[in-house]
Amino acid sequence: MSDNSGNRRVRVRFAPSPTGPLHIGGVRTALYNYLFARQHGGDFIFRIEDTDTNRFVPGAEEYILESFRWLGLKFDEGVSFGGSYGPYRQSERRDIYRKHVDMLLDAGKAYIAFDTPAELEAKRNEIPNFQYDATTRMQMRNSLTMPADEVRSLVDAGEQYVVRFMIEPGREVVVDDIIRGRVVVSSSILDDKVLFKSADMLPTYHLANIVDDHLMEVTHVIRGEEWLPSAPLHVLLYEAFGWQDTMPRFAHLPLLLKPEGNGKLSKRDGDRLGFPVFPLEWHDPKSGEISSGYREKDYLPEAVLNFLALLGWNPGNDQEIMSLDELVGLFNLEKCSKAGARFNYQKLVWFNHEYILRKTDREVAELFRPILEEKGITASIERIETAVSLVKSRVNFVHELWDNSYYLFQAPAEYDEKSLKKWWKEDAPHTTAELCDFLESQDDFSGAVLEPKVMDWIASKGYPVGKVMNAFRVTLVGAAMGPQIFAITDFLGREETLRRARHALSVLS
RNA sequence: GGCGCGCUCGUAUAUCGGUUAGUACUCAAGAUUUUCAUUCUUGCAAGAUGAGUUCGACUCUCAUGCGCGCUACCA
Repeated sequence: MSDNSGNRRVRVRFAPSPTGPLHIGGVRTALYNYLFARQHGGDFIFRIEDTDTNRFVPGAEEYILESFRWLGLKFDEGVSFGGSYGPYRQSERRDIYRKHVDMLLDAGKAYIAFDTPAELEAKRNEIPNFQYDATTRMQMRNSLTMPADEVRSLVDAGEQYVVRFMIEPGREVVVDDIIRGRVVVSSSILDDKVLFKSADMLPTYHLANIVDDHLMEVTHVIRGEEWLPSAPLHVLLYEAFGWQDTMPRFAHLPLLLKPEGNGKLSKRDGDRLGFPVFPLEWHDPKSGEISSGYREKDYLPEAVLNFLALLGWNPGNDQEIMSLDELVGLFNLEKCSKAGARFNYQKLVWFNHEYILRKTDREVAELFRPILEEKGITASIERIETAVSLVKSRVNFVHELWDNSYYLFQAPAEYDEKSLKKWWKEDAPHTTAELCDFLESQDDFSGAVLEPKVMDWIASKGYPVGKVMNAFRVTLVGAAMGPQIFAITDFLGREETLRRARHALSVLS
């Protein structure tokens, strides 16, 4: 009874407006829809809601598509994917909307209104809290107050008008939300929403949304909380069309909030605190402004997805690292939280670190290779793999591998002053020179072989291990950093190790 | 202003009437280490407030406060 779609194939949609780059909150909404669809073996539809011609931004649609390709979220049907419920772009569905608007008009559930924006503006100034509804509609210029033939002649003459939904006051409208439970609103506080504009012969969101969801047999509407206030209107629309039996179930997701301070997450927060709020870098075609994206900032898509999944939902236990497939299995709309979630990007950085650790050295090496090439370094994938294995636990991002391993690929051009001050003093040059002579006598530089030999040698000399080794490290690395020293000599090999040590000796002595 | 939604450590959250209120991130301290990091251990830190229901409330109800959202011929 509460789930009137129980027998139908689950179908959900993500339906953005192509008004700019996809916001990270939109990504989360899409993710939840995706998880829900996959879990129920249903369909995930991509619809474009471009009914506002004024806000249309060229390139936005392709940007959104590319974002999902990067994230690995696949649609089953929709714009660019095909399907038998198309077209999936609302601007291509004019006839469908016109037909449905007429249905409401004929049934007396909607009416034509000629009030101009200027007239409405004047009305709002004149009457505080003016609302176009049952209490005011009879004072306005519409088909309710004007003779039918006058309405017809005005329309025929090309006079601009809108079609408004006639809300019957005094009703308790119930929205049965999966996350929030029963939300009841009085229809008296709703206004006669504009459903259709003659100016561009396009519907507004509300009408297009209901008609499309119905025609596309959408079973669950999973969307942001900002839509909750208009959900009663949508319920009323389903009723007006006589579609209440197949009305989708609603689930209104909590909003994504700023990391600090009040309000919902905005692009500004990202700029201010240094993290992107868009999946991909966005070049605004109008202003030329460039906004950073997660992909370009070197975040792994699986880390972004995992982090987003946990913003407003959790599996009910302490598990945090979950693959997309695991999420599909565990996800549950009923377990979504109701309160807005602050966007804690520090945790996202941690997720990125964890995902790098969980990838094989080979996989990370493949990601690191282009960065090395950019630095003018060519090395075999096996070499890179080894380097990665040595330092990957230190980084949060793939690009940080460079700062932590450049010395493996090129001899130090300079020596860190602090490290020098601490380790290159007194007899450091002397012991290092001696160590070089000893190494000269060694053929096998594999770490496992060389280490005990060097340690024995140091012991036989009676030198303090730390002093000798750290001075040696500085000659190889250029600073007091990096992994275990014999892992480094192993990587560098006999020749390169000795060359670096000798060079440092000549430069620093 | 109206309507709606929300409120557990700084953050994300667990708890579905009975717990020393758990976990993770962040931060701090200690241990480990021939460097830097990693790692490990420990620590800091929470039920907005006030009533009510109940043997018992973080959990249910109401009020207050605060926050957020919506209130367009935008979505």
